[in-house]
Amino acid sequence: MPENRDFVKGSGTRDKILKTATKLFSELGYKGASVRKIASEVGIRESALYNHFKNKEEIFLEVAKEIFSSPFSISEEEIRELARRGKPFLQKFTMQYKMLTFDKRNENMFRLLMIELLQNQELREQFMSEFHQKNIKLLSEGFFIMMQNSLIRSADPMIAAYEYLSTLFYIRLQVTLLRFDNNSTNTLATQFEKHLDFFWESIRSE
Amino acid sequence: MPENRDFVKGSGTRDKILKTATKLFSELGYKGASVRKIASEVGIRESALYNHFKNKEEIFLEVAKEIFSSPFSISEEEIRELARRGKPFLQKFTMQYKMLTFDKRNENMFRLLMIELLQNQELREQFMSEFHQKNIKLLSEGFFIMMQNSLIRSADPMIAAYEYLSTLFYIRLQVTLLRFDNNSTNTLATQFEKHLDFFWESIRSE
DNA sequence: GTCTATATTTGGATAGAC
DNA sequence: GTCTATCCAAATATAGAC
Repeated sequence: MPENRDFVKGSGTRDKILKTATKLFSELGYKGASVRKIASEVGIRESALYNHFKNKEEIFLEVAKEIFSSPFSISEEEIRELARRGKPFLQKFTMQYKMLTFDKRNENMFRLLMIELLQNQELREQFMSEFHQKNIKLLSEGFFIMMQNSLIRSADPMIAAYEYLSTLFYIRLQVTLLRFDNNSTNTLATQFEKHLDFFWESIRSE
Repeated sequence: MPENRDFVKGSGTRDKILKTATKLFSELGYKGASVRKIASEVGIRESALYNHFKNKEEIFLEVAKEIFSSPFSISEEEIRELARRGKPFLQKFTMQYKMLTFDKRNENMFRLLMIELLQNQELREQFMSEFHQKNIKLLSEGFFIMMQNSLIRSADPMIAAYEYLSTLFYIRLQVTLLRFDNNSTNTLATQFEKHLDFFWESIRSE
């Protein structure tokens, strides 16, 4: 069996530290998640923790790496194929986004992102490039193809992408906030589908 | 002259503390903005600060109060009047939102909101009710009237409101992030107008 | 209302025994 | 690799003089 780089499934102390740190950082933020709390929850002393990481910052950076490592599994090929059919492209994108939103692991990462977004410049830059621009690019390509095939009305593909993405993000944020307080997300459960339908109705050709 | 409840313009030490605390909380977060830093920047000792506030939490809550106290200045009357004319309603709403986004004081408050959103349950609840639901209600009313007057296509007014608001929020977030790093917001400067136009084109009757 | 001085806690990090 | 013991800095908060 090849070595497992995904620390979630790891069993060593180092992996345990990263797993615990992820949880605590995403609940308490960088400052709130003290080395003491992390070590305690892992079940070791702070000094033992320093055998695995140089300092707290190194733990955080290792954890933060994971935030943007869950890209969509859509190939260029698939984009073109789906976009030529119109709505199925948006459907695929939306459902993948919904899955990420409700996935426990990604939920923690998104929390961490939101908590540290205004405290960490590198995170902001990565948010802009990995979260925003990457998705805008992907969506734009899809919309562009749809326009070429006259499936949707003529418009700036980038604007359409921006409009579509922004609502997905807002839903995700709301879901994250509600789940943080263990509130029901019933009213938001179908919001992704409503968004998809409303938007498609807004942009499809007559 | 009547007493001034708005601590921004106040001149007493208490007001100075609140003003400084607002700035530091919105830049460093709750934990990062220590009582020491606040007192130091105000120009007094920590102990002197405790003559004005019971503790740090009390300062924060006083500051946080302001976050949601900048509602739109649109009366019920005006909503109906503008909505009957269609696009002007959205125009008015959008421009007010844009003004808040670029207003220095509100920018700080929005930063603070984003920083502490996942650290403070009360803030989350207020965000949902004061930020989200209030705007959804206002926009829904407008869309409902437009539909009654056949200015826009038939749809769920709440969904339309959700779609419209979410993009405004996303633009605001991006602007806030860019300005935090002193990056140019040139590309986003016209995003509000683009959103308005795209959306109106999406929903207006043929 | 502000100061100095101080109590107390928490947090990051290291030394050295096992 | 983990432990105990310890150091040091920073943070919240209070007491009492002026």
